[in-house]
Amino acid sequence: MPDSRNPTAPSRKLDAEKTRQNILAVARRAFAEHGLSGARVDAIAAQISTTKRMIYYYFGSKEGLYLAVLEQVYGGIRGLELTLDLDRLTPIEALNQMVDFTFDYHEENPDFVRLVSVENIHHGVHLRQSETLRNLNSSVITSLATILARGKAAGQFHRDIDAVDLHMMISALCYYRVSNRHTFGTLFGRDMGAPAVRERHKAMIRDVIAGYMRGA
Amino acid sequence: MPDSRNPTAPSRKLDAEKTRQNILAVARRAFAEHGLSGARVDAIAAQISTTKRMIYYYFGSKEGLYLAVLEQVYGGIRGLELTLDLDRLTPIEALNQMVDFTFDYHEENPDFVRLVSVENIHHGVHLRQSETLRNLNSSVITSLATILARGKAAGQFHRDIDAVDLHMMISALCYYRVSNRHTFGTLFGRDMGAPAVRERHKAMIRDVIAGYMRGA
Amino acid sequence: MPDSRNPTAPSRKLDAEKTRQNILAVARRAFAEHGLSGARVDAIAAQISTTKRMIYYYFGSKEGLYLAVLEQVYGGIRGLELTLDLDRLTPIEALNQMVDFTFDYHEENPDFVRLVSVENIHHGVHLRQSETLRNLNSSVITSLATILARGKAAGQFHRDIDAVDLHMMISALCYYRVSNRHTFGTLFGRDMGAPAVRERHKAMIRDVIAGYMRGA
Amino acid sequence: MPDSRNPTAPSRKLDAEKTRQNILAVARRAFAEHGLSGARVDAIAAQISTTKRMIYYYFGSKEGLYLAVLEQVYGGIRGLELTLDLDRLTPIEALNQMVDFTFDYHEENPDFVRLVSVENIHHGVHLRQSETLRNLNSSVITSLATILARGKAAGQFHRDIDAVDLHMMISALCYYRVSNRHTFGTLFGRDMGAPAVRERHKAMIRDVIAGYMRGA
DNA sequence: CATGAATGAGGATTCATTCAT
DNA sequence: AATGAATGAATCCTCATTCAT
Repeated sequence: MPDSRNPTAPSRKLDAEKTRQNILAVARRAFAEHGLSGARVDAIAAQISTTKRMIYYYFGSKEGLYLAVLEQVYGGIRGLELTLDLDRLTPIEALNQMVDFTFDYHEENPDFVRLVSVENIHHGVHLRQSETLRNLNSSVITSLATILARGKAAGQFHRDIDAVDLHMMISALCYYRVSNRHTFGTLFGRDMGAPAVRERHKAMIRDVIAGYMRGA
Repeated sequence: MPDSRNPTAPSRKLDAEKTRQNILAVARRAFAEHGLSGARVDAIAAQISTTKRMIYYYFGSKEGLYLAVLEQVYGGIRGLELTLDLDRLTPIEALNQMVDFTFDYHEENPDFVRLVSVENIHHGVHLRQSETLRNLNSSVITSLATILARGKAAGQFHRDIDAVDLHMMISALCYYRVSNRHTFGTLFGRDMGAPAVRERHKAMIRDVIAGYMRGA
Repeated sequence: MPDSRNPTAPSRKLDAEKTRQNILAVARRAFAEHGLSGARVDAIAAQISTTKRMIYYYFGSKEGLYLAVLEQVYGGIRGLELTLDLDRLTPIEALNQMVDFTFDYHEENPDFVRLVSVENIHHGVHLRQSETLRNLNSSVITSLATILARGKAAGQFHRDIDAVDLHMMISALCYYRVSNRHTFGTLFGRDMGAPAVRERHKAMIRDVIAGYMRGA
Repeated sequence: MPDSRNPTAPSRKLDAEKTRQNILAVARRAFAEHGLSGARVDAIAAQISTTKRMIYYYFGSKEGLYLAVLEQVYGGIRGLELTLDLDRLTPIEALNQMVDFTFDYHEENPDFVRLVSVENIHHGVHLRQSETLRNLNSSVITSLATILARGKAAGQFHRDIDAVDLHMMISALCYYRVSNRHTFGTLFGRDMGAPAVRERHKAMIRDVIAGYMRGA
């Protein structure tokens, strides 16, 4: 007996996934823009094609939705990190590449930066809550560790620095420009988004890091 | 709204100012902890000696209170910056001192860091709104410019770097460790608050900056 | 906000409309009784079967509710005006009928009168705000214009008066007795609600208007 | 022993009265503009030279202030009515004069009209509350009664109408144009304040009333 | 007479969420 | 799997008024 009631059964699943992704995309913007408390479920609902009820259907709660957004954005950068192919480069080149990648990623994904800031305002409780995120051991550290080892072996790097500490410094320099763009920009009258500034900063950070590793 | 035209009326005045400061201190904690949207006026009121009504009497609105907090914390760091006496030190020593000061200030004032993050989530609109804050041209830049000039003249610094850019790098390195303590700490299993880590980072940042200025 | 696109969903719909009407009826009384500022949303809520939240669900704000009330009461009188069948009467009879209708309507709907007074205290801003109300070109004017033309043609009316001006006079005489009942009644010791007074006034107004049209 | 502490003692009283009048004038505007519930004590205070406390000092409460305003405005029209000298005119002329005076007073004192509307929204409770106002037996009635008697005796008036009823009609016609200016003006696209309209209405009302008294 | 500081009580409104179908 | 209607519980804010001097 053919199920004539539901001729679109196969596409159902696809639609469902599409709906989920649609909600997620809108929510990402909303949480990045207004924070967890500042974002409004109603406002998110108003921007999606289906109804508000779907948010609860798919994500259970506002917090559940926020968590899903967090998992998505952290997954995004991790995915990209995996595509880096640094082994064919010299240690210095690889390090510079790493800096460039980090710099560009932050520059191009201010919403990621904002969401990370939001999560830190919340003491990182959601990140800790999510098994997915807790297990997301960023490949960046192993990549950097490899670069460090190769550079040390080649006599090009003279610092005894931990890969995590190095990553922290690179991140800090790339993150701050974006995260604190508004306050820093206003206080010191500098347009952090201007192309000239961006390129100068990129080169500067590259030099700071490379210089440090070479030095001492 | 209270009006401070009358310089006499002694004890009253002091109580009023005390009340104001009391509210401000509680609010600073609340906004640092929960952000602007997340903080609850009622919760702030519950922690102060007078009633909630006073918040509106003194600050007009939740946003007005937040703005006053922002002015207070930015005023705080600026006040301290002015006490630095760097002219008697060599350029390198002065630079190190500057880094140490910045590092310590961020380390000891996580609420300042959190509030700045909050304000950036809000695109810095309140900072721009406040004339006091817009005019707060941090003395840090002139101090750094002086150090840079002296170092250059003495042949100790070989970089053509802008004082603002240098300040950005120092700030970035000192800020990130505190602002992103929770996500970074969780993701990379590192306790950013541990004394050993703190000291290592402090030395590291000092070296990164000094090395960069010396280098090239 | 509720949306009435779905014509099916029977019982729900009726309940929703019933709730809406219930709120509207209670609000009409409240606004007529206390004015826009004087009416209390809480007090209105206390008198309806559902909760206060519904007021905001259906009407958005206190002002939105007031506007809905205004539209309802103006719609009410307009609906009745349309039921008048004056063409079969002589011009004089039609004019008298018009006066009687206006008189009775004001007498029987003091809340309408009060709401119009309230709206005038607010400079008519809400009336102007509502497209529905702005487009409510009362049929009364065309009716009166027809009567005037017929009376003129029949040689029974000798005044060159504008239908709008005539309507204003009729309205003024019928409105004032109700709107200013309290001050006028108190100052001149007259019970404007007494049946004898009412009938005397009705006849008097009829005569004033008819006499004027005939006269000159 | 001369009281050197208070050299301005005599002017004190004058200042006090000036302050009272100042408050009263501001309050009249406020209550006329926003009604009793809509007017804000703070807003009134902000417009007067002395402090808000003075309002309570002189008038006891917001309601007390409103009552004082009411007494003042009703006293104003009463005072003017007394200056009318109608006995030297013919009955018809006197009646026309009465209409003209009433018309002009309403036209020139829209705040009086608004305050009377406000008081009626409040069911005239304050007017009844005030002994001053209860005893304010408007001389208008006796004036009209005299005119009616003279006109009747002279065979010029043929109506058996009560002076109070006649006053009501004159008032209604003059009041409504001002009180309902906004709603009527908007609904029928008529600018009630335009000089041409005003003059036409004035003549019209004169004719309506005179015609009625003559007629039958 | 005069005043700046203070306030209890209540006001409108918004929020994330769930219910009935 | 999906939805439009409904809501309890806060949330920010304002009001007329009084206190201490």
